Amino acid sequence: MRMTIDPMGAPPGTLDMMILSLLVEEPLHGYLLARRIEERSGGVLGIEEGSLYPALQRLRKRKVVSDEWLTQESGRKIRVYSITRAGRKELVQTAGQWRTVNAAVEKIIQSIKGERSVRLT
Amino acid sequence: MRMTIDPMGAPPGTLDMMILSLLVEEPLHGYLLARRIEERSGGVLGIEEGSLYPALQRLRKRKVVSDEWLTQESGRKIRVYSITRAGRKELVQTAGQWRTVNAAVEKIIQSIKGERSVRLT
DNA sequence: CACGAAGCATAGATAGACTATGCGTATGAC
DNA sequence: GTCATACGCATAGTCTATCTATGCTTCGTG
Repeated sequence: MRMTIDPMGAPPGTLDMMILSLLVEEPLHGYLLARRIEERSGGVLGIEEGSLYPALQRLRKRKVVSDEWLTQESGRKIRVYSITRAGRKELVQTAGQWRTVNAAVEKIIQSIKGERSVRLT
Repeated sequence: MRMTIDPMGAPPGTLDMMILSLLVEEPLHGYLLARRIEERSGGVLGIEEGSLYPALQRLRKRKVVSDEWLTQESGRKIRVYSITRAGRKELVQTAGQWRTVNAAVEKIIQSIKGERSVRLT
C-alpha cells in the first residue's frame, strides 16, 4: 500500500514532525528529505513536493529549523536544513501528542480487525 | 492531555472511522456518539458538535450509515444512526489504512522518546 | 543533444475539523 | 416559578495542511 499522507493518511502536522525527526540525525535538503521519508517508511509514505516545500517554509518561519544554501561538488546549489534547539523541543512535544492521540483512537477502533501493524515497546 | 482531533490530532477521516466503529456495536444518536468517543478514549479525545454533525451528514450521503428519527420516552426526538453493510466494508478498509500509515510514521519518528503509548496485539 | 533525475518553488483547489451561533426541550435545584 | 444545566440537532464561516499542477534550472548519461 502506497499513499500520500493526506487522504486518510496522517494528521496535519505529521509531515512537520517527520521532517524534524529526520533532521535530528543530520542536516538534509528538501529533495533528500522526501527520499528518506519514502525509504524509512518502507515505501508506504510518499511526500509531494507541493507539500514538502511549503512545510519547510513553515518550519523556517517558526524557527524550528535553520537553513543554509550550499553548493555541492557538482556545482549545484542546495538548501540544507538543520533542526534548532526550539525544533528539538517542539519535536518531543508533538511526538508525545501524536502517540497519545493514536493510542486514544486505537482504543476506539480496537475491535476492528485488519492488518495488524503497530507494535511498539 | 485533552485535545480535539484536528490540531495535531488525528488525520482527516479519523472521525468518520471512529463513528463507524462505535456503530458496529449498536445504533447511536449524535450526542451519545460524542460522549462515547470521549469516554472510550479515556477522556483524551473531545469531538466538537461542529465536527460531529457534518461528519454524520457525510456518512449518510456516502450511504455508510442509515438514520432514523426516534422519540424517546421523555418525548424528545433523536436521530439514531446505524452502520450499513457498505459501512462495515469501508471501516475495515480505512482502519487497515490508518494502521499502516501509523506504523510507517512511527518508523520514522521511532528514535524520539516521549511518553510510550501504543501497544497492540 | 536529448532526456530523465535532481532540486527549488508557488498558485490554486480541496476538504475535514474548528469556532461561533442558533434553536428548542427536559430536569433538578433553589 | 424560574434558572441553570444537560440534552440534542444543525449550519455558516474560518482555518490550514495537503494535494494537484505547473514552471524553471542544472546535472549526468547515452
